Amino acid sequence: MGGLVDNSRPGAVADGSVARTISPASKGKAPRTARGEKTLRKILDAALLEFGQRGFHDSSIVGITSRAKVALGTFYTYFDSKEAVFAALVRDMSRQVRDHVAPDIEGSLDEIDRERRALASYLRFVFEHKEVYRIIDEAEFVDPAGFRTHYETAAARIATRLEDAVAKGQMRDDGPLATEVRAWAIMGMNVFLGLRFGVWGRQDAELVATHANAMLRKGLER
Amino acid sequence: MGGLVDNSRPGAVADGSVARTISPASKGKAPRTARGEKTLRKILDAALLEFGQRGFHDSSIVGITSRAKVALGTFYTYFDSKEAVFAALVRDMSRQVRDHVAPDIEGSLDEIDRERRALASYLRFVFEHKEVYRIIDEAEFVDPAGFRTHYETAAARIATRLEDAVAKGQMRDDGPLATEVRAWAIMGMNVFLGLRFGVWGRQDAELVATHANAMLRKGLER
DNA sequence: ATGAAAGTTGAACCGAGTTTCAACTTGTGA
DNA sequence: TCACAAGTTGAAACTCGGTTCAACTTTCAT
Repeated sequence: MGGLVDNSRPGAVADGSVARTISPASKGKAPRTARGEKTLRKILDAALLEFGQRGFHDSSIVGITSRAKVALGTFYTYFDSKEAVFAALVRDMSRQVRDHVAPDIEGSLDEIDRERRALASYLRFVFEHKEVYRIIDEAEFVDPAGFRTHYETAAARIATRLEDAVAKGQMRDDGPLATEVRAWAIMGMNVFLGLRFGVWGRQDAELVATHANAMLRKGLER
Repeated sequence: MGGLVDNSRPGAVADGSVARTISPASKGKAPRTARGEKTLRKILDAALLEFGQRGFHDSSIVGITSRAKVALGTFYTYFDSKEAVFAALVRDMSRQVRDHVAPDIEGSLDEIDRERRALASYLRFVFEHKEVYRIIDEAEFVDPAGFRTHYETAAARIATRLEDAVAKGQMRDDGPLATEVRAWAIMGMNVFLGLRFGVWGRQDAELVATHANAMLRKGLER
């Protein structure tokens, strides 16, 4: 799918003067030493595995902390709850998908071809990170706000690319509603192709993306 | 909210000889009297509301039985577990979506127009039954087999229609993989347009379906 | 009318998993 | 070196909701 979240993150300021660093941890629970930083990372990595394999409901804090090889109580040094660590993960995964796709769509032949590349890149990512797919999907129920943000920003990115295509005279312009419909349609297409050919089965990403893109470009009519 | 769940199953053969009654209840827990039938219906209707509003995790058996105005223990007369009633609901919802769309796509202008009607019908359904959308989505985690069956059969139906279109010379034929890619792409498109314009916001179903279908038919290229 | 089968009831049982907390260890700046 | 802050530990408290079950009521075929 398209790149995601264009959040030019306001936290990553060099001097760290004002900006609240958007830490993966819960509010007021950011680590203050290198040791803490390392422990937090261990917990996040473990949580990704745990949630990805067992789903939110069947996952447990014990499952996370034992994978991370830290004590149960340590978890609460960095997160307020099971939901909180899940939400942190969603933000993180959302960014990862975007960061994976972004470089792969540079230097495309034209704007529609850009969508082909985005899809192929997304399919490869999904195949290698099925857990990520699962976590973002499950966010619909565990972290609805994060879920919505993820997809709305993803759709917005696609819409921007479509507007580019119109501006360059490569795409028909049928008004703003058409653009939004197209963006969501493309996103849904990508997600489901990811499910079918990335999570459940496997097919050459280029091939699938090429077929899908041909449909997008020329339509189905003979 | 009666009526959403229709238990009048074919297969409820009087002599019960062979026919496996595809009952909404768990194995060996089908009601045997009119009273039981009625109670089961109340529980299913209540479960739809409960799960639809609160999601699987936050729903409780007590929540279901109190909505249904039956005692807690009665639930276990018809279902083995919380998961079992959810799975029953998924099967039921899956059938409802199909039954809602089917009559609406009769007598379409051509095969591609059929897809436009299917989408419009689906969008109307989602808008009126957001709970259903939610339950099917959540099935990915609660009842993975039911989830997969739902989408695989839906994709198969679309693929069949596409093959029809090819047979009638209304669509380009690019081989079986292309057909499957197209089917899943169309399905994903529909689902996400349902999320965006049915669950989260509202837009005229015909308008959205028309935009999406134009893209499908002619492609994006100018 | 009658008894067996079907259905209903809800208190109590029970396990599982989240969260707390006070003692303990490690790291660091003065 | 010392003292204080940061981080770690895991047993135990606590909560909550799924599931069981034996007594009770209703239905229905004979």
